[in-house]
Formats: sequence, C-alpha cells, structure tokens
Amino acid sequence: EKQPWMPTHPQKPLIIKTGVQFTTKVRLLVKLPEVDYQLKVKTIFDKHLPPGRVHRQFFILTSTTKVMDVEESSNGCLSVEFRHLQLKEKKYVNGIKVNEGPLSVTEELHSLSFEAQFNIQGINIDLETCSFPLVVISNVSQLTGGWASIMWYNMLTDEPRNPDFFASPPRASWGQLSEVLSWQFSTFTGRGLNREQLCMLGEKLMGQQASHNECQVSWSKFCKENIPGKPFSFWMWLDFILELIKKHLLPIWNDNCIMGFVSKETERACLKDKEPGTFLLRFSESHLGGITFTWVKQSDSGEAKLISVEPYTKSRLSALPFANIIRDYKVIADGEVPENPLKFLYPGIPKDESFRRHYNSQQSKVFPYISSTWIPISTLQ
Amino acid sequence: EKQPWMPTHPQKPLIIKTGVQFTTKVRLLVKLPEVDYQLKVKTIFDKHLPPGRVHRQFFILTSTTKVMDVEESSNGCLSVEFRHLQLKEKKYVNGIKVNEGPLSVTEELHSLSFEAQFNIQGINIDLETCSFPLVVISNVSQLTGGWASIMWYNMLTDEPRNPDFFASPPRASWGQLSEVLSWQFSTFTGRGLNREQLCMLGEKLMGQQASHNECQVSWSKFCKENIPGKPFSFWMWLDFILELIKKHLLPIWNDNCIMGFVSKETERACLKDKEPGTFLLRFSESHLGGITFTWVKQSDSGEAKLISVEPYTKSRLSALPFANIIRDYKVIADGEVPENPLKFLYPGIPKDESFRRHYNSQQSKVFPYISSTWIPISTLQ
DNA sequence: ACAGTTTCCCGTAAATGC
DNA sequence: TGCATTTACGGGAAACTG
Repeated sequence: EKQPWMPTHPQKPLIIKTGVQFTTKVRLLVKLPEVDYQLKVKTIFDKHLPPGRVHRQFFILTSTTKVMDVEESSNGCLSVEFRHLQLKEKKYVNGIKVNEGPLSVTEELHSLSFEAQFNIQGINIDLETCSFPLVVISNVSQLTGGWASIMWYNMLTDEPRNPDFFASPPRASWGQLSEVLSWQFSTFTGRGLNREQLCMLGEKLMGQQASHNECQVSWSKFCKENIPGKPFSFWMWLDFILELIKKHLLPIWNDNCIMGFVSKETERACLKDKEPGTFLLRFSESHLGGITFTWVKQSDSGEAKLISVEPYTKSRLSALPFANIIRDYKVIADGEVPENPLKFLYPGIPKDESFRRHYNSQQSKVFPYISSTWIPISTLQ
Repeated sequence: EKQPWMPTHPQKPLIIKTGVQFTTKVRLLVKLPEVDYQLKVKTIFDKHLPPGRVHRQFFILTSTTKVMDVEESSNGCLSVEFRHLQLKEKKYVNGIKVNEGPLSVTEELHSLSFEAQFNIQGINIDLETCSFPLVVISNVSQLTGGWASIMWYNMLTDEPRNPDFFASPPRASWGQLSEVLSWQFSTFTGRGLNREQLCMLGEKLMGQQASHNECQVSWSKFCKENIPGKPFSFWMWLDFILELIKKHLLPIWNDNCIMGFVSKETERACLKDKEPGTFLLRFSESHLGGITFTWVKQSDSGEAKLISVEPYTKSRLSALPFANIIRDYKVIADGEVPENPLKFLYPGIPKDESFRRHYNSQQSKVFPYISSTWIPISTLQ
C-alpha cells in the first residue's frame, strides 16, 4: 500500500557518521482537511530492528520531535525538516554489552522512522513512514565500504527496506555493475568510463573472458576480498582513484586527458610502436590512489623502452598540481642535459595542446623575495 | 600557610582545551595516621570565582570524585590521579546567558580545586588545595595566546593564584623577557637564543636603544598590539617560528645552522663584503612561520647583490625537508645553466660541511617505477 | 560589517575490543 | 596476535554572536 507521506531526504545522506550532524525532511503527500492542532512528528532510529539479528544499536542524541509546517516553497503541503540530528551508539542495552553482528559495520542497514498521529472527525489516524536503508559509520575511513553497500543495494533491489540484504547479497552481472561504476564517475566528476576503461576493469575483476557482460560478480569479490597479491579490494582501489580525481585531477579527467584504466599489457601494445616522447597517464594498480605516466624512451638498440614514474598520490599532488608536473617533469641521466621526456599524449597529441589550459602559473609575487616552485625530477643511472 | 597537599599536575597542562581530555594528580604531602575509611577527593573547576568579575564558566563533564590510593612508585604516600577529565562551557547560568568578560579568553585565569574531608579522633578536618592558574581555550589556534599568558604570569609573579593578573598586567624588563624567550627555545628545541638573536628581537620590539635590558615591555606590546604594518603581534610572530622549528627545522636549528633572527640591515652588513655564494638562513618578518635564505649574487657591476627566496612555510616544508631544499635549490637565469647559488654558509663554511648530516636521501625504491622528487627552483629574468 | 571566539568535522593516529 | 572498529584530537574552515 502506498505511503501517504514520504521522507524526502534519506535517500540523500545514506551514510551517517556517528557524532556528525545530519538533516532529514518529511513531506505529507496528501492534503489533510484543516486540523485545529499542530501535527507533531517523531523520528525514531531503527524502530523496526530485524528480529533475531544482532545489530549495533544507535539512538538520536538530539531532539526527535518537531511540528509540521506549511512549506513555503511548494503547493502549501505540510512538511518538517529535522536539522542537527546526531547519532550515538548504545554500547549497552539493559546493562548488557551489545555484541557485533555477523556482518561488517558497513553491511548493516539501518533506517529512520517517522510517526505522527492525528484525529479527524473523531477517528484517530496513525501515520508512519520509513527511510531508505542507511549505513552508519564512525570514521570517514569507512566511507568507501559504506558507499559500496549503497551501490550494491540500489543496483540489485527495488525494495525500499530490506535490512537483511547483506546476509546473502546477490551477485551482479558485469553489465549492471559496469554501468553503475561508470555512473559513479560521471556523477562525481563529470565524465564516466568509456568502453576501454570498463574493459580493463572487467578483466581486473574477472580475468580474461570472451565477453564480460554476462559474468556474475559476487559482493565478496567486489569489495570484501583483496585483489590477489594486494592489500586492498577492487572497490577500495577504485574508490581511492575516484577520490584522487575529485580532489586533484578534475579538469584534466573531464578533459579526457587521462586514459587511466589501462593494463600493463595494453599500455605496452599502445606505446611500443610510438615515437619516443609519447606518453599516457595511468592509475597505479599497486598503490592506492596514485597516478603515473609512462613514456616511450629513445633507445639505442632501436627497441621501444617504456618507463613509468613512481605514482603521485594526494599528498604529493597537493604540493604541485598534476598538469604542472607534466609540464615541468625532467629526467636527469648521467652526463646529459635534463630533459622532459613527455612530448606527445597518446596517441600523438602535442603535450601543450592537451594540457595548456590546465597549467597553473601560481607565480605569487612576493616582493622583495623571488618566488620559487618545485620541479619534479627523476634520476636515471 | 603551607598546604598540606599539593596538586602535582596542573603546573603541567596549564592550557586546557574544552572537549579534550586532560589529567591531573594530587598527592598528600603529610603522612596521615591510619584511617579506616577511604579518602575521597573531589575536583571542582573555578571553585573560587573572582567576585564581580565576568568570566566564562566551565564545568567538568566527566566524573569528579575519586578515592586516594597508596602510590606505588614512591614512599607510600596517598595520591590520586584524575584521568579523562573534560571541560565544557556553561553557556547559561540560571537560564541567563553568560556575557564575555572584559579580558580576552586567553587572559582569563582559571583553576582546579581539590577537596576532601577526613575524621581523625573525632575531629573533622577539611582539606582543600588549588592548582596554578589555567587558561581555557576552545581551539588550538588559541594556544599561542594562552601560552603568552602563562609565560607572562610565571615571569612576573610568584603568587600561586591571582586570577585578576591580566586586569592590569605589569610590564616586564627586556632583561627578564629575553631570558624567558630564550628559555622557551631551549626547552622546546634544544637550543636557546644567542646574544645577537636576542638583540634583533629587542630592536624589533623596542626600536633602536642604547641598552635594551632596562627597557620595559608592556603586555600589550608583547602580544596584543600588532607589529606596525603587520597583521600579527610580536609573540604571534615568534611563536609561529618556534612551531616551524619544532616541526621542520629541529636538527638544523640545534646544529646552529640557522642565524634566524637577523634584521635586513644586519643581513646586509654581514653579507655585503662576502664572496658570491655566501648565504644565511633567516626567519621571515613579513610572513608568519616562514624561513628564507639570502645569498650574495655575483654581480657584473662589482657591487654585492643580495637575493632572498620566498619564505618556506610548514606546508612547503612538508613536501621537502629544508636541508634538501638547500642542497638542491637552483636558480634559472635566462640562457644560463641552472645553478645552486648557495655555496658557503655565513661566515664562510662550505655548505655541505654544515648540512651534509641533515640531507635526507628518501629514495624510495618502488620497482618497477623510477622514483622522483622535487627540485626547488627560482627563475630570474 | 567585523573581529574574537566557538563549533564543525575531515583525516590521521592511537586506542580499544574481539 | 592481528584485524576491525572506534576514539582522540590537530588543524583549517565555517558558523556564531555580540
């Protein structure tokens, strides 16, 4: 049966951090006949705990009731916005310590319930509604895991409420998953993932296959198991890259300068017949949240030699923007004049043509001092 | 009259930040005859508020009573340590909003009181003692101001408690003050301030004088008024330098490589007859927490030309340690080969002799990538 | 409008619990 | 002991408040 009112926010916060304020809003979708008293709404966290399941338990630290009001910016329906709500964990319930459940914290799904009563022509009517599933975290380091849960849930079910979803999470086809991943990038950056990039991700996750689209990817493979030989999962690796783009690479990502998701094999295939100085930008597969460039080096033997720089991470990119690194990078080889080995962005666009608009002069005039900056260099011996 | 017990901690925390845990310890200095019950101590914040003075008011958020215990590590006397104490401001007292006092928050002096009662042979005895003055802040950005108060108080009074001290703070002679400042540096770094450095500070604070030692410095001049033409006070400037040393310059400061406090005039006098490549390290007077180097440039006209680089601040020094900057710094002049202009540390010590032990190789081997680093450069046109 | 002050909260480090 | 999770809090920025 259709709810007569709807929470219009949680959809949004979806991930709530304990001790950090969040906001939620409920709107009454039906017009009530004039009521002569104020309609008070109460918010309850996890009103319907899944029976038998061990869950962390939380409560709303701040005030939980508020009176509905006519919404100005709309067609005069009633709504209420709770601000400055804050969650805290109940460590003990009836003096007994709460145990951890069988799921990891970012797989626990919670919810906010809203309730109100009103009386119309002598009949008491109870209203109740409930938010979409919420993940509760205690530290931003858990955002990656929480976001994975939200994605998986939204991708694979239309149920508004299924707190047990992660007790046995369904698999996703690569067709579904790749679409969602691309959508993540286009939402948070402005550019999604193209066919080649998705293909590399598919191979990384599922190995070489004739066609990936019908392959099924398990929840565990996606974000719980580590990539073989690496201390992080596939999604963790990908989300750190997304964060790196958001904070340090946005314009050049959106401008399509970053091939990014390229296997070592494809990289070699792309570059091996290119002229020296051709380079491409690739996200590191060994380091979390790192980007590197690989270029073709002039070689005496005639065979193409590919060289990659140590990946730049967020801490290094906050010292110098990536476009400037590309512009100024120098390799110092014994006895030779330092030279910038980056000349043509793959397949063959002169570097400055691709990056000029992203160079950052940042020459702070600080009279009487002379300004200074960093030049990124590598030494070849 | 002598207190029969003493708080042994606050002396230490001296500055307490609201919402951040602190620890305090009280020790009973007299041996009590055996008592057959436990001696309970209660902690009270600002028990004796200065009458008539408007003060911010705080309370201890956490538990405030604890039982004294025989101290293991000592001669068996009673002591109690309060841990995880936390302060919170009372914004309203009896429903009335507390106004701000006439002093700035870091000039308000507070105190922790401790009280206990015991009964000996039918006589009730009350014990009470009180900490040294405390400054309460709400953000680390106020540490500089708080520390100034502590220094001024300790320098100019021996009273264990005088909450009104900053209602009319006494002046300090430069003799006293300079000693205290030098002591700050030696306590927090390992090297104090020498005569030349103190002389520069004296001139900065009081202008040119035959002898500074008898000059009186007002509290306001020290840390409330801005330096003419600058948006910060003398002490704020100095404390930012102290922080810079603590975090980024400790070994080279302790190794006496940093002249540091040098006026532009003295700098010119020192360097003007030195050979090209002679340089010295100086803290910026225009930027908070910055260090620069000034060197003698080879000049066609024969006259010495002094050049200073834009000051390095903590954010830039966390990208590259200062010793490496000195080692690798290059100036690029039109059409010339980039050159490191820093050759002899004033008065004439070959650079590597002074700095070699502080160079940091930090070559992270990251096969199959080639490692990279920053080279600090300036461009002269 | 503004300055002094506090609150907010990310992100790293340390502590805690299982 | 190691891993998962929470707590602690510095530091930059925003919000608050007379």
